Amino acid sequence: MVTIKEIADRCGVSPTTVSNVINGKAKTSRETQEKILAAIEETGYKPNYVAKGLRMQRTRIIAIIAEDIAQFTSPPVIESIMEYSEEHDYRVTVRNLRLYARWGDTWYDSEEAYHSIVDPVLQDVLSARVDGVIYLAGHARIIRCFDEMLPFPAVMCYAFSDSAKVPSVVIDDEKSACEIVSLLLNKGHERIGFIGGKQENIHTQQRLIGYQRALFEHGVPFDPDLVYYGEWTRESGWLGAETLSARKPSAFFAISDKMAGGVYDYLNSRKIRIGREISVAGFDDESIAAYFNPPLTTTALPLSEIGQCAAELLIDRIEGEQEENTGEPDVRRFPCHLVKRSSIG
Amino acid sequence: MVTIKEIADRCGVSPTTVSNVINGKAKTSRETQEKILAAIEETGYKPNYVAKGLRMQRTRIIAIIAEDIAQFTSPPVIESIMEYSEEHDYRVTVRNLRLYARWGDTWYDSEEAYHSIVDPVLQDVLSARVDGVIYLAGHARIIRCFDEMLPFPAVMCYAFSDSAKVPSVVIDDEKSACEIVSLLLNKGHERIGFIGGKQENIHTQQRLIGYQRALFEHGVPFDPDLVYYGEWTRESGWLGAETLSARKPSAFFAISDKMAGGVYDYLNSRKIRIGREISVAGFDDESIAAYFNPPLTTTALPLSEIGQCAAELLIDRIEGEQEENTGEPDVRRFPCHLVKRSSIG
DNA sequence: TTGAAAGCGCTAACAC
DNA sequence: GTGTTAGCGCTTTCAA
Repeated sequence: MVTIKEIADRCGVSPTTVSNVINGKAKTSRETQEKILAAIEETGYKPNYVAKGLRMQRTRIIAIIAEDIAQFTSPPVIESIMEYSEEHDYRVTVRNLRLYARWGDTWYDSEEAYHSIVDPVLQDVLSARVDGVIYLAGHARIIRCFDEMLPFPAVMCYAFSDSAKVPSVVIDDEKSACEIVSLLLNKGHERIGFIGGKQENIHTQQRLIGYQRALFEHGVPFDPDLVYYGEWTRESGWLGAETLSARKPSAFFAISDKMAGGVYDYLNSRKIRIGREISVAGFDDESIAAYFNPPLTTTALPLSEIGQCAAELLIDRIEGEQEENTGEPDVRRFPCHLVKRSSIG
Repeated sequence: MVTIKEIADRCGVSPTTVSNVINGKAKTSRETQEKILAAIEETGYKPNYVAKGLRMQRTRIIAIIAEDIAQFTSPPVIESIMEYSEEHDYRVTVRNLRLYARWGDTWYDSEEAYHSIVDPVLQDVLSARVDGVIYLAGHARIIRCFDEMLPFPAVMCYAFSDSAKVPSVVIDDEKSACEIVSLLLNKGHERIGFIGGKQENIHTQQRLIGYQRALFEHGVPFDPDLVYYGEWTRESGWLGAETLSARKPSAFFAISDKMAGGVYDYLNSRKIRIGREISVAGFDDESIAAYFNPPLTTTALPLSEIGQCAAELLIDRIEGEQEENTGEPDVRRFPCHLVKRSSIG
């Protein structure tokens, strides 16, 4: 590949001058400038980012460490991080931990197993001398994976960091749940079955609080027997609907669209007409939701907002437009967007 | 960050020796070895890939240039490329052209607009001195985007390259369509409506050939009036079903699950019971398919096989285990996997 | 078994 | 305006 030196020789100038015109640094006479540009064009010279990176001690590369890019939430966040980064002339490298593919939903039990996967990847991005890292979690929780003296800025995406130095960008579960439950309440539903994930899951907890707040704001008493804790699956949605049916709800709020799918399955098996005899609301606005019959009312995760915000926070920090944060961790919450379809009557 | 030189000083040896023990090159006495390893441990030394890349003229980075990572086909392919690459100690960097986000389905009309997006990205991966590139297309067609004298190996994924130097890895549309149509025929369906994309689309053409071959093999005459060309959308599926209904088909083969969704919409609106009065088959096995009511029989895209094959071909070429190909372009085809659900009766 | 020296391609400091 | 020099952190001769 052709180098700056060859261009210099070809034009009878020094490498410095070539470097200067490429980067628009020092002023150069019009004619040398044109000569150099012409030579670059002719030879097909491409600057070598590797050499540049070594010299400048700055690669303009951002690493995304994703817990699992196969999670439906990951690609939109990644896409939006890339978009923002490219606009600001950063490149993105992605590492995939494949945590769910490896261990399903149970892996976060073992700190040791977790670190056996994360740590080498962290070493690796350290070695790649990236300018910053965005950790993209698969679901909300407190994650401690960054060394206290990380040599570059980091941002936690879709989960909470344990350090004041690392800001977190998450969805506003409580507000979003409150909003969709309010929709149900406004339609006259007072007995709303809540179908959640595991009780210790942060999304479940926050959405339940949102649910309770909506009830409270509408003056409807909270009935704990209308709450079902299960798994994050379609099957669990069925079980939840079946279990709560004893309590005669007029609507279900399943906190994921997949679980709502299970609610549909149960209701269909009982020939109960959804959107007429009973209402159902989901959460996530996965692609499946629009294809349910009837289409599912749900709330869309603010995935691109999260990605954009994370990229922005990171690049601000990289470029030093950020004073050191010593107080509380910085947490940015983004609300979901209600998507009204016909599953609520 | 600590460097090899610091380790060397600390241990009273030369940088060469440190480099040797790190990379297991020349033999080193047991004690210097241990001393060095200890120093590395203590100081938290991380090799600098940037410097290494400059010196070795080899970055061990693979670039994926994706036409749109928001296409549902992209993430699984990327995931599998990453998995294979990491196993072979390559890192991957992803560029996203966002072609669909920018221009919907119409962008491939304009070579000029297309190149205004691809070319800078290609320049960029050239500058990054990656060891190889995988181009990940959004849909099958012949793509000419690589310069004839690309300085590194390349592989075309999910589309066809125009060069004998660049192998292509694609799905076997014909075989997969033939298989699913045969399933329909074996269930006794002889009048099968074919709902395709645009007539000039390669997937449409190949799947239609597969459809025709299945008919032929079952001795059923081909009726061109049972073929509908439309768009790659849910709405188009509805239109196709409506149009073809005049010809009294007993089954529909929609060549995407989204279009099958539109077929469902039409049939539901007419109160025609799917899986009983009429059968429907899709294509892709998107996540939506399992949530249709009744669940959709379809065929799963071999996305991880494609990714793995592409990565393998690329790394083989990078490591020079590949003689120069001068004859026909190398095309690898992977068949889909039938997923039987209850939409066929 | 170990070390000295050179150089990958670039930019920054400084001199002219 | 332009050139000289040094050096980013590493590996690779080649010599000891």
